[in-house]
Amino acid sequence: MPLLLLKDLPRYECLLEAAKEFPDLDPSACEAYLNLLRTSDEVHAVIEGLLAEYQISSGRFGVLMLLGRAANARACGPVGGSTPAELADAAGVARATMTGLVDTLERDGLVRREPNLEDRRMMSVVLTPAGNTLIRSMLPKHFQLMAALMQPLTVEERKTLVGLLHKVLRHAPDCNRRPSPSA
Amino acid sequence: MPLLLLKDLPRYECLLEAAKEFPDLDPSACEAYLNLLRTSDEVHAVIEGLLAEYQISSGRFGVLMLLGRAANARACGPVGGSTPAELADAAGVARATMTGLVDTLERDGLVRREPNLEDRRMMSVVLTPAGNTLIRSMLPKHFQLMAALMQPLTVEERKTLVGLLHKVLRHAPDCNRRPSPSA
DNA sequence: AAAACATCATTAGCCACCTAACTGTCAGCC
DNA sequence: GGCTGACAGTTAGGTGGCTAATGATGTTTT
Repeated sequence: MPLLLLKDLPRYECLLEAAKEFPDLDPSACEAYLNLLRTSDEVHAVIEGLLAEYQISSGRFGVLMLLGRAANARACGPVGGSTPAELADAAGVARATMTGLVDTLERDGLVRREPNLEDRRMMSVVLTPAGNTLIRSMLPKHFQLMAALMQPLTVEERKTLVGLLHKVLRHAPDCNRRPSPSA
Repeated sequence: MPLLLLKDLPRYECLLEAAKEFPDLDPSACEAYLNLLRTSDEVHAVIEGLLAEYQISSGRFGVLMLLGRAANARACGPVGGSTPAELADAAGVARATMTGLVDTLERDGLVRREPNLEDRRMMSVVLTPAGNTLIRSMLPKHFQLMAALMQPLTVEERKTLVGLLHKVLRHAPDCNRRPSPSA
């Protein structure tokens, strides 16, 4: 699912050239930014290729994963599934989006909505046996693909990468400052 | 534009735990994979926040950037703009998608379609003055935001990051092998 | 020259994402 | 008891992706 980023990244010398015209352009920052988005886009596309073999989009896969995790976590009692609101929060999408995803998953028989008897505003979403079977059959290939994608990096390099990414991730929200939040 | 990835990444110990159940799960690969997608998602969201102030989606911005670049490159002669096919290729989207993007950009007066006199199948897409003004006014803030996003990394760290990402990027296409390409 | 093929742009229909508005339910308060 | 507000989930409408099919135009082959 392309972010519509430039597919061919500019060479560093071009960035240096462009920096002459745009004093705000920081070549090393720009290069890191472009490579980050480009690489993750490519990785994402590879994963989607695998999921597509199972007729599953990345969004639907995320929901199934969350439900599978919840199914593991219960173990003890007959805890119902997760609510659409919980799923939406965990996945970082709007509730209306989750409604649509659950709609199609339910249509395909992979999940089921169950009313909550205590609070009639709430629903529980649970994996059906078919959904559970599907996700269990996908996981091994999914993990293999992750491993293959990261194979060019040593374990040490992966740690370095995670550390660098984490610095950026933690700091990103600070860049959201609106120009004039009246404060 | 969320990829519907889990918003809260699992802790490393959880990955180790899960690896007991799924022998294919490589914890360090999984961690790197999740952090890569999560971070780029966050960075992308920050950038979209800026673009939204200009009523521009990430897709539309990409098109305007490509056209702006083309406008710079001509310089010498009255070279027409780019064709929709070139734009789609450069942006990595389907041609139909580019048709839709150009539609809305043209509707908003930011680009213009011009017929190609030599080959009547082809169109040229060019920035209008309004489009050019818009993109020129956005670029400085866009560059500032890139710099802010990468501010937590030193120049040295950025080089390291780019190097690691590049290894993954180059290798990613090899992971696309379909199970049985009959070869 | 005519027919077959390739290519460009568009259209139509699907999915996933968003925000905003709506419906039904719960909980508190008069 | 009956308001009022908060909250869960859905619905409605818009945007941007995709694929597949179409129509118009070039190109190649016969």
